[in-house]
Amino acid sequence: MKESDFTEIRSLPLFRDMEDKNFDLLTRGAYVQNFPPLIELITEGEPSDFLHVVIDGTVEMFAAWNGRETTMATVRPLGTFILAATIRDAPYLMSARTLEKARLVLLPSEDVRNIFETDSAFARAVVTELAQCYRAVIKNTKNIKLRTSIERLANYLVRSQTGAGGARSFELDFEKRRLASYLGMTPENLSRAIKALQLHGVLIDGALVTITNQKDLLAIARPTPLIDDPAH
Amino acid sequence: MKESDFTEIRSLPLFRDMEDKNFDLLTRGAYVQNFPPLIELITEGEPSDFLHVVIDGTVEMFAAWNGRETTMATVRPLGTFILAATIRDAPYLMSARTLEKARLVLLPSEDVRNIFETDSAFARAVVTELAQCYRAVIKNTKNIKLRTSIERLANYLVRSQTGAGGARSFELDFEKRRLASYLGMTPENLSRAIKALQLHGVLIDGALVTITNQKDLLAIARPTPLIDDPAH
DNA sequence: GAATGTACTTGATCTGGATCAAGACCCCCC
DNA sequence: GGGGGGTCTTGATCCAGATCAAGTACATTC
Repeated sequence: MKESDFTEIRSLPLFRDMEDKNFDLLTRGAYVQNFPPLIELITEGEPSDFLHVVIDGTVEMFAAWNGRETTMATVRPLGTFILAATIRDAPYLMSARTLEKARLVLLPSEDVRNIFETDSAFARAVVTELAQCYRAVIKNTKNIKLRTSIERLANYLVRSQTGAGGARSFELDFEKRRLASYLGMTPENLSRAIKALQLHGVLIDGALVTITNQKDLLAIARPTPLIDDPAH
Repeated sequence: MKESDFTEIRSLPLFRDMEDKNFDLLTRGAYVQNFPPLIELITEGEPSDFLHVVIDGTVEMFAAWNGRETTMATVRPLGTFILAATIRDAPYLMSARTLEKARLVLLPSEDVRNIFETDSAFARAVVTELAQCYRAVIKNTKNIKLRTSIERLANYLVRSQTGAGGARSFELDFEKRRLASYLGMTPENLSRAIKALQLHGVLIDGALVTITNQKDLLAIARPTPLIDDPAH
């Protein structure tokens, strides 16, 4: 592992507070790998051999059933997956594929579990992370069950804008068809929803989003921290 | 707290392994309360003052936005809510109401957090529980995004049958309108879905479910442990 | 610069599920 | 036994979103 990767990972909340010797132990068994785009990294149902850390690039988490497929989440640097499966020593519930060239660190699940048992600072960090993930999925469920597709898109844009520092213009950070799947709609309907939002203060040209009327957008989005604030 | 409540709670995986003195500490500050039906116990957005344990009765977890409401989960004895909010000291993401007369134990969140910091056996139990909850919500998301309402009902019935020990006949354990909300559909459409399943090996009369043709039901449900097995 | 491929958009149509409106059933109470 | 208040069911209609079928835009390659 490169020294810079090493320090980057160490700075993550999940690994920040663990003992040095345990971090050494963890990284000693680790693999760093570069992947081309559209490689399936893990497949749902498989045993969870590694905790994955994304150092560079974008990874899509997705799930399939009976010939249908849906995007569950997108992981960017420095994010991890899949912690819950690793801790429980249970099969993955989602598959993961690279969307662009990506660089990952793979930490053997067994090492993670062993250190989790002995390093209480790490155990606490795991809890914090899991609680956060859990709450994120709950928010996602509320988003899907309580909102129409246009409302979901409107709120996604509000959140993106916040993430982009509140700028009036910003870029969509992934393909529209994946965004559509993530928002639980078809690409066709995403196109239509985008058009519909022109009447509500949003102009989207290619990947460029411009908020022309913040108030109108908020009026239709009605964001709430109980669904839309990731830190909440 | 009654002695029997005390031992029941102690036997929960979450509290089973913690130190005696910490369990005493936790229960010393606890309240035991009986509630009538349809009382709102907690409201989403409020700070998480207590970790709740259901000793008796049924509690519905639900969420609302913009005038709409949906059932998120049902908690029965001996189940707990809401652990993640308690641990993160964050606001509740869901509301809870009693469906029948219910008996709850309320453990002050601050005590839970304090003991969590010092009792590593408890911390590990919290992680296991959280990981399990997290995976349950992921399964739920897959269920909603990947299945039609009839498929969701069919799988719910398969799971219920398993829960009822595999009997050919069993009772639905809650009201149809709540089941409908939980499954993400309206009561009217649940009725129609029930009728539609008559062609696929299921007869439902009132709350009594009879599986007339297991094979037909499974053919339409196509259950997978990656969505339908709670222990997986 | 033409050809090809891919994402995206647009329009037409279809369908799952929601909504609206009654009616059936059921339980509890007087 | 006869209300009265629920839940549940049924039918008619409506609507959001999916699907199907072309098209456009734009990039890549030869």
